Amino acid sequence: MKSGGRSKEPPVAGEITGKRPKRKCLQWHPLLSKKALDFSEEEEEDDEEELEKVSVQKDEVEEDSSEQRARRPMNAFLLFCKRHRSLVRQEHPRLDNRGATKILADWWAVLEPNEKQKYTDMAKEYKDAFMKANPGYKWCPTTSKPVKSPSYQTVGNPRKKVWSFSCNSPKDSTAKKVPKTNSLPQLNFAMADPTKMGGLSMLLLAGEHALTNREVGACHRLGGLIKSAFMSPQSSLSVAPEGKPCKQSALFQLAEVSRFGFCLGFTLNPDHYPHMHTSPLCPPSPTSTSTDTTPPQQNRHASRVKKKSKKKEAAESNHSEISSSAKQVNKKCNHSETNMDSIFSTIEAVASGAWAPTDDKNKKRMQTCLGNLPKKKCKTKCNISPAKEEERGKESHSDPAFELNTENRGSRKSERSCKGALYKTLVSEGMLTSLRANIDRGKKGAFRAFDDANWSHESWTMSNIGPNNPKKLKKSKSKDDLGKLEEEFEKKFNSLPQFSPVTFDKKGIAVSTLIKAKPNEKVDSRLWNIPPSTLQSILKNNSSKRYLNVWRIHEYVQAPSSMEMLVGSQKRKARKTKITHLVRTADGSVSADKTKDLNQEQDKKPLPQQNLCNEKRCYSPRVEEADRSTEPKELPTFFSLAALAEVAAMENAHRMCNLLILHDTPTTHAQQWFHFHNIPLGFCTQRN
DNA sequence: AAGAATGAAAG
DNA sequence: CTTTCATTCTT
Repeated sequence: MKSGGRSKEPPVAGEITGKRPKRKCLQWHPLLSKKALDFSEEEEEDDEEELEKVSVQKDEVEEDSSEQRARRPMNAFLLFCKRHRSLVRQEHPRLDNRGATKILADWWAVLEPNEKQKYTDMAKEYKDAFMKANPGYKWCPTTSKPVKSPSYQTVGNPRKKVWSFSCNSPKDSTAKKVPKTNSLPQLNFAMADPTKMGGLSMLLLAGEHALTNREVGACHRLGGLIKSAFMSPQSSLSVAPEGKPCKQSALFQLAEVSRFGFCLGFTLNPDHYPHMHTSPLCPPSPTSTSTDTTPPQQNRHASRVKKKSKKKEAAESNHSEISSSAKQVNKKCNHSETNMDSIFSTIEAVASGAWAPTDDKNKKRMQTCLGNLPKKKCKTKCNISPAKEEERGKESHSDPAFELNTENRGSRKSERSCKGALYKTLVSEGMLTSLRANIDRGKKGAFRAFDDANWSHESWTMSNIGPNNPKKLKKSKSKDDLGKLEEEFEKKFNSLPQFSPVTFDKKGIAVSTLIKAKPNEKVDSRLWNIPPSTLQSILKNNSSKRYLNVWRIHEYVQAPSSMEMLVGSQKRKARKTKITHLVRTADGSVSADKTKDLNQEQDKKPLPQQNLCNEKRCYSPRVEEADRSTEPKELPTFFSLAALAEVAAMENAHRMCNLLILHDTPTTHAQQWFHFHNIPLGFCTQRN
């Protein structure tokens, strides 16, 4: 069904539409512009030359779209996100990623310029380095490229996804000069030819050897692979046998690969190595499932041409739970990997600090977990029969037994969730920063657990080459340099300040005043009484910041009813600079440190008004729902609706009051609100 | 593949 | 002004 592909347009039309061809982009890495970062390099000269040459050419060649394009450098905010997302997720385990992003945005918004400085600086540096490495780089590739190389149009055949890990970096466009443009030095893993994979496959196979403990062993292998990639002479393996060596590129690829968990399919599925030549990540299955299952890593590297029609956004406003659940039922089970699942559970256990590999008891526990896994949706065998697969697909995903550490990590039931966990905890930066966060904050010995497992150590040092591991990377000189570069970069990134959530809570409250909008701004007072849903639709068609401000107040003041309206997209509708985020304050109080306490308090005595501004409602209605289901906070039955409404009104008034009080001069909006609700402004002064 | 955010760059 | 696309990863 997904065979439609990458674009909403029919495949045929796809090529003719003026749309920019989908491009494969690889994350640009400062490694690729060592010069720019003024790191020392000696024997890299040629590479450098090559580099410049190529980048120049790149413009002219301009190339078939199959050519990968360097990805944009991250801006300050993105760096910030990258650095803090794990923190957010840690604080709000049940929050989905979007919610996390929102929070991150809020955090970012309250940071002061000087606090952002490090990030903006690095972003700039990052960008400068990038531009140096990619002179003439265009943010938006020229749209005038009618030429569509079929090579990247793998759409028609999802099964053979092309992992075009060519000598990717833009500079590698030298590869184009090589006769075989079409058979570019790309690594097509789907059709991987061991001979072509050369050293890489050797590497992978090398990692295969024999570690008895499968889970830990797999981890070892991963680490070992990465390590050997940097240490062994083989690591200079060239992906493009004939073309330019691209040694660096190969290394880079491997780094990328390991970084994004690309290799996991191999390393964690030794059982399927035999099939590697056909489909390393997922042995072909007779069912359709194998055709469109896409490893997350693939997603990462897949080009992201996002044709987003904004029109669509209106239509999509309500994602019905029904359809989503239906989707879940229909969801095909990935050829997931047993070992992977084992890792998942291990991760879960470790993340909760409950597992220490040396502890027999915990080993047992892990085994238990593993024993349970087969029943869950998450675990699927690669070689599982189609029938079973289907059966599994229908399986309820709400098996409580599977929820390993719901409290700590949120409910991870679905396979996808597991993969998400894998991302977060295992491969991606998320894990590293998360662990780091744990260290920084002196929290539970998650890291120690990982370290004991002797896994994270390797992967950690992989991206974070610690000074304590001098021996690493000693092999080849270039590798050494690369290691240094990597180290430098990682260091830089990791040295970016990581703000504690508490910081933002305080800040948030400090600025939890409401609007920056001009005091004299006119607002149609009728808006105040418009049902949120209506207002929402109005706002959707009106990007005026004025309305947005109204919206914000609505959202804040009318918390109880705002839940349903939060369903829709809350995409930015006005310049963020014009809006001060309304930060959660459970009761509108100004106290800074109360945030945490309030939550606890809430648990103790769930008074109605305390539900009015549940922290979570600000971010995700879904979450809210989840909370309700797990811990139903039922209202006392003796509260009539009228009484509740009254309470709510007063609550709102109080909160509105706070807002007024926090301002030297009451905002027009607030005044209007009071006026509309026939509440004398004196109410505030009295109260104070 | 959409989406949640900010921001740089380009159309 | 509007679009695109960098980040993450869940749905």
